[in-house]
Amino acid sequence: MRNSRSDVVAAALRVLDAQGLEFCSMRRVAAELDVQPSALYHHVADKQTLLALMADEIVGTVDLGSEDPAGICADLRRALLGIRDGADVVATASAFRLGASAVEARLGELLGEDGARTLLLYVFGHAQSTQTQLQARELGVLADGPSPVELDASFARGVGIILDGVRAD
Amino acid sequence: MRNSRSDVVAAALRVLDAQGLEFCSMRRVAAELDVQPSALYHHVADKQTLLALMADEIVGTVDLGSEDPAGICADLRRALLGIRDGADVVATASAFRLGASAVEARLGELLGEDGARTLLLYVFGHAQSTQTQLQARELGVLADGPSPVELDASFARGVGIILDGVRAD
DNA sequence: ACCTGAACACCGTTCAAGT
DNA sequence: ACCTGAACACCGTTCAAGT
Repeated sequence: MRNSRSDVVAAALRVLDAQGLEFCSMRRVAAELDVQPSALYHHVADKQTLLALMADEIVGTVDLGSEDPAGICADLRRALLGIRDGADVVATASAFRLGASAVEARLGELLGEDGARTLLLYVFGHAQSTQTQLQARELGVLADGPSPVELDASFARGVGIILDGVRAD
Repeated sequence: MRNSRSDVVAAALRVLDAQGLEFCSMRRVAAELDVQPSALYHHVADKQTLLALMADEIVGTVDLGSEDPAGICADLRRALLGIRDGADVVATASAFRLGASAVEARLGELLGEDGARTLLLYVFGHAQSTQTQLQARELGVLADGPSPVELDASFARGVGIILDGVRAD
């Protein structure tokens, strides 16, 4: 046995973190494993499937034991920001498997379906925008804009607004 | 004068609506204009710039005169859903030019910055997810899931939750 | 100013064939 | 079961040259 499916996913996550989603091609993942591109298709149906598996891996670290929705959101955000372009990968992949995630189910128990959905969409959107901005800053494309600390605070305020709204229902 | 910049943007929007974002390549936009791919670069710096111009066109139809945030959100959603993959195009493009949009400014006047940002991220996220689901259903990939009417209602409830939260602040 | 033609360095995916 | 090698049908972008 040479490479397994999880070897492929792990390699893809390394390429993602090192090069970004734009350059996370099947060909580069194959190169990371010292293998021909066509070899990947023995482990994975197509690129979309691979991205979904990567998303599962990224979100899998979120602690669902907590009773505190704000805490779960913060942890989800940590997971999304923990790898380059992680928010993009997860947001795109989870748009397909609507409501299939354990995080959504857990938030649904705590807040109801509408609240959970609203909150999740906000967390993805904010994380995506945060990641884009931090990247633009690193590249020197963007000089101004909110600092990381301000982005953390703005995230927390947004979550607070939504949770207040859920309770006002 | 043969083609202008707005001819290029208009052609790109036609290709987008007919084929979707995945197939909205520079080469296909060029073909739509009966022109070589390289000719586009006389009008537009690169594909990203073209996508931003398309996003401006899509959002440009939103009525900002209203005093009602929920109405503006509904109108923005209408604009995003009015063209194939419109939500994706606008969400991606507007992540770059953070806060640069007139819609965000208008919502900011009515609700404050945090509320505006929270609401906008939700509208983009919900529209993106709606568009993905409706497309999957059309392709027969997805049989179950919420109907268009239920999606409209879920959108309105989410907006309501956020507006309640803003007021509870 | 606007466009052509040709080229460069890439993609995702398939498929027969090897071990 | 896992991989190679070669191919197919694409990409975005650049650049000299034409009108």
